[in-house]
Amino acid sequence: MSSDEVFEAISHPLRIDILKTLSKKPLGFADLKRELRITSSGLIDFHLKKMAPIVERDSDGLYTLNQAGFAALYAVNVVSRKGWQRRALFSNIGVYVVMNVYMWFAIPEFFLLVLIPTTAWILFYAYWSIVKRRVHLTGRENKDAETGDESQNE
Amino acid sequence: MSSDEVFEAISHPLRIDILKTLSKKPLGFADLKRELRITSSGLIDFHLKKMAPIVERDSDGLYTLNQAGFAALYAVNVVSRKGWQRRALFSNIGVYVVMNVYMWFAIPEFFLLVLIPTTAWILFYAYWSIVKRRVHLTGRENKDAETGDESQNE
DNA sequence: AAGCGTGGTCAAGGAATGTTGACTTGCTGG
DNA sequence: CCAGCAAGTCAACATTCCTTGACCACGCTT
Repeated sequence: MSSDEVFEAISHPLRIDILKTLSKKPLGFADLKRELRITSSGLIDFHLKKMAPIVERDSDGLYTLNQAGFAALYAVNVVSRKGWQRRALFSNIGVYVVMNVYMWFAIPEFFLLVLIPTTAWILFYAYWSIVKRRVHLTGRENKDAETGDESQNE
Repeated sequence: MSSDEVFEAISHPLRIDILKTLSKKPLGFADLKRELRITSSGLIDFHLKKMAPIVERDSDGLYTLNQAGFAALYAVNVVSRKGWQRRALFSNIGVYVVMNVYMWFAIPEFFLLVLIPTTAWILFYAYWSIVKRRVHLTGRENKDAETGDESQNE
């Protein structure tokens, strides 16, 4: 399974629609047509065959995403906006602050015992996120990203 | 900037090579040809034009990735293997264990004051990772992933 | 001045993609 | 038994993709 096969499988607007639709629940052929408001059977057939690397049939014969399919869905969300990485960093910082404030009021004499390791962790995590994963803190690079698509997979 | 444009820009093996090469450093036309061991100028020209949504020229006229380009690179790594998500979860669990063992030996009488909030956090993080982000703990789904490609962007 | 490297553009042609619409097969209710 | 729906398959055709190879303009060097 090489990367370009997976991206080929989602490099068409209709195929991204199919990906998102199947990520909600497995569907049969006619249900998929109805859901996407498409009349041509051949069209669905063609694109489903193109998506072979990421779509399988389940035990009921319904079309469903395989692991690579969910990775692809995930990739679509990554490209749409890298928001959750930023949220993960912020939630880590939030936990760090709450934890240390909590310790300060609960047992101030041992405050440093918590502050030092948590600070080390948060510095490492911020370095990893910002430098290695190129997470931008402002989110301005996502200004023109797609909207109205709060996927459950993020 | 829609998702399928970005995926179209990386749905060919050579374009993924270009993406990875330009992620290391911006390059000129001839340098890019040399780096990829390609003799045909037209071929590079064709694929660079295909990659227009994710490739720009910098102030020196060199080809370089824009934000969408780095998101695409990131997506390539996501599809190749979702490993870092698992490592992030494991590193959080590691910090949780070390932190609590440390507290147990440092100030056992206040052990619970740390155990309770950190446990709440780790349970939330595990739920979020496993259920919402479909991270698999075993890593077996990556057995046939691409190898020999330790990107700096992971 | 002739040759070479850089940084491309462009046309041609075969291969692959995208779409339509006709056709098939199997099942089910009336 | 036959109409109608589900679940596709397939041929045909226009369009797009991919690759090759020829060509061009500019600057530098010998």
